[in-house]
Amino acid sequence: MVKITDVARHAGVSPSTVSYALSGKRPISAETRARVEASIRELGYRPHAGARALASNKSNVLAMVVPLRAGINVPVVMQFAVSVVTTAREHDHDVLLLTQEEGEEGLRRVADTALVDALIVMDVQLHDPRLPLLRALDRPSVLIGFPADPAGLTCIDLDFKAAGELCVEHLAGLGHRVIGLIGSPPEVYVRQTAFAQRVVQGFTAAAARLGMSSTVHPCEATPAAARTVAERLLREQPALTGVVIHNEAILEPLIDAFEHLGLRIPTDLSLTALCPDELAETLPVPVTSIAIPSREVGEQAVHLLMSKLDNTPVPSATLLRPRLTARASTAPRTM
Amino acid sequence: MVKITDVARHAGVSPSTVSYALSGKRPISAETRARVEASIRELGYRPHAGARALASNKSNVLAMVVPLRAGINVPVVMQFAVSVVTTAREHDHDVLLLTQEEGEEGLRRVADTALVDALIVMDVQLHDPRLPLLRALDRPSVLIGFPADPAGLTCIDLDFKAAGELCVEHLAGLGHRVIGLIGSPPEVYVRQTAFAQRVVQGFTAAAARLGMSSTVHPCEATPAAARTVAERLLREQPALTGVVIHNEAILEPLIDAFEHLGLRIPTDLSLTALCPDELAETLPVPVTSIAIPSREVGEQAVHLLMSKLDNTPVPSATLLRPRLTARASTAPRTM
DNA sequence: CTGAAAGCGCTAACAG
DNA sequence: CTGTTAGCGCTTTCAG
Repeated sequence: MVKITDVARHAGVSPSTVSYALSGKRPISAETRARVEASIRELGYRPHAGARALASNKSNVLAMVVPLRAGINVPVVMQFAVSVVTTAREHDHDVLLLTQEEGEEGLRRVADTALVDALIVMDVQLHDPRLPLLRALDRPSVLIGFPADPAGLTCIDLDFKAAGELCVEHLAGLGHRVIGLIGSPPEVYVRQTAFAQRVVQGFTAAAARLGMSSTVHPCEATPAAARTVAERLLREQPALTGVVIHNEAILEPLIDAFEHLGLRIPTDLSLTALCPDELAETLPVPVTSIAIPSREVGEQAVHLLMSKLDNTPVPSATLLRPRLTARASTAPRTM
Repeated sequence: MVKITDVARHAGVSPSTVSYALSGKRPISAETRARVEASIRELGYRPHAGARALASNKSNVLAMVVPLRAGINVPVVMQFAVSVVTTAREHDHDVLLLTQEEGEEGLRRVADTALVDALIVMDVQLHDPRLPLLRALDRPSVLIGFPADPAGLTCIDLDFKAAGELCVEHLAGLGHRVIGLIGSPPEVYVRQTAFAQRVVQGFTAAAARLGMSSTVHPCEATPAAARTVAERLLREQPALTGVVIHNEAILEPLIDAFEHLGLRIPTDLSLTALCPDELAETLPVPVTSIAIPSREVGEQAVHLLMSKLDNTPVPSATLLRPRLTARASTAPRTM
């Protein structure tokens, strides 16, 4: 194994000069730098990660905790993970993968052993048991999702309220005046993350602001519940021409249900959804949708972490602007 | 930060005794060990990962390269990754996540900087550009999948030949005598991994051995191609009652096509497939299938790596026995 | 702009 | 069964 002293000897300089040439932490004359770089290349020198971590007190490794719960969308998690790794590499960091299963002990372990410099935690719940630990840890962290009390934490997520608004605005722009929101199962509005409520807030606020008639219906993730809610919606709002769906598991059953009730999409009824693009594109009717920008979330999460490692202050909350992709399921009102 | 000397002082022993108490690499009297453990707990001592890696020349970290190519099944990759992390943790190792994108340079980097002790490489291609590097690296590695020339490497995968045989045997057991294999797109049989050919070999060999009439049809991954191949199969083998499908992308189109042609499944036609259980279960007709045992692959890959790190010799090729799950798409022959 | 040297915290001979 | 000690390879003062 070739080490820094080998390079130093070969280049006719001291080890510290090699180190500084590598880190750029102090000025090096052009010629010296050239000589050092040549020696590094010639000898194939690679600094030993452990030695570096020990001497500098930085491992240049980030921990990333991925969720395992049922109900999460695996491709979305994967996209996010890839984006984190790619962005981390651009900042000369590697990524250690932890499973949710390891829990708090896993986070504590990698932080306390100095295996990692910072942590990214996905799928944060409203009252996540890991929050006290993350607050207490001596290493910075970024959370994907917003807990009930984000004080003392750095969080990032899609702006779900704006997403609710954007769906309504899109429908309003097409001339729709009577709309409904089909939401997640009732229990989601109680526990879990706050995002479901925020969609409702945005939806309701925008509808009121735009003078639209609107209702909200939580819905279990079963085809039977989908049929029931579709029927109920039409009974309660016979003039309904627009629907926002925030329940990706029953998107297809809902489309079926509406068509069984004699409504053509988008001729009679316009549909917009909050769901992954992958899903929206492959439905029988491609659905106008807003997706969680997983790539952007991953990128920004890493940027936030890098700032924190630099001691640059960062906002406690980062809300990403929703982007709506218009597809075949929405059209101007015809009735 | 509390270090090993702090623990040693607190317990009234030498640092090496603490180290050995932790590693178990030399006998420690019960009382001493108890005292050391008490001190460790009391002080909340955590050994510094970098210092350990430097002194012991082992980082206790494995690299795992995940694929990004289009056409890979993301949930399967995720299951595999989780299984690797979980198993690695049981062996006191962590897992560093690398993307395919980093390529050979990424592998070389984490190996040469001693960031990782060993590597797991997924989605190995027939003529994978990373093979020479993996052979040359001073750290052990395990490949998921078989390249054209596995010499000097350690590989693991489902036994695809046995999987082909097992499908045929299952159909034979139900009384079917005339069967067909609908395979992957033609180009898959040329490039990529060798697994597609091996399924064909197993299928053909078993059919011959059992005195069955059989044909093989590669098929593009489009619904149109699915319809065409279904028609052709029936034209060429009017007595056909059993089909094996090795092309998960068109499983559903194929089922539709057969039913459009007037065949009820499984009454008129029995279907078995090689595909993820997740998919087999959610098709309109749940399909009897053999899945890649991602969990087992991950586990075994880590076990192989641990053996290699221990200098225990391991087989160069590990083929996992296929397990067939019978579902609604296969039934005894009725005609 | 460059060098010398003191650690970083731990492991593993070596010595008893 | 336990202690002493010499590094592991690098970064970073301190000195010039």
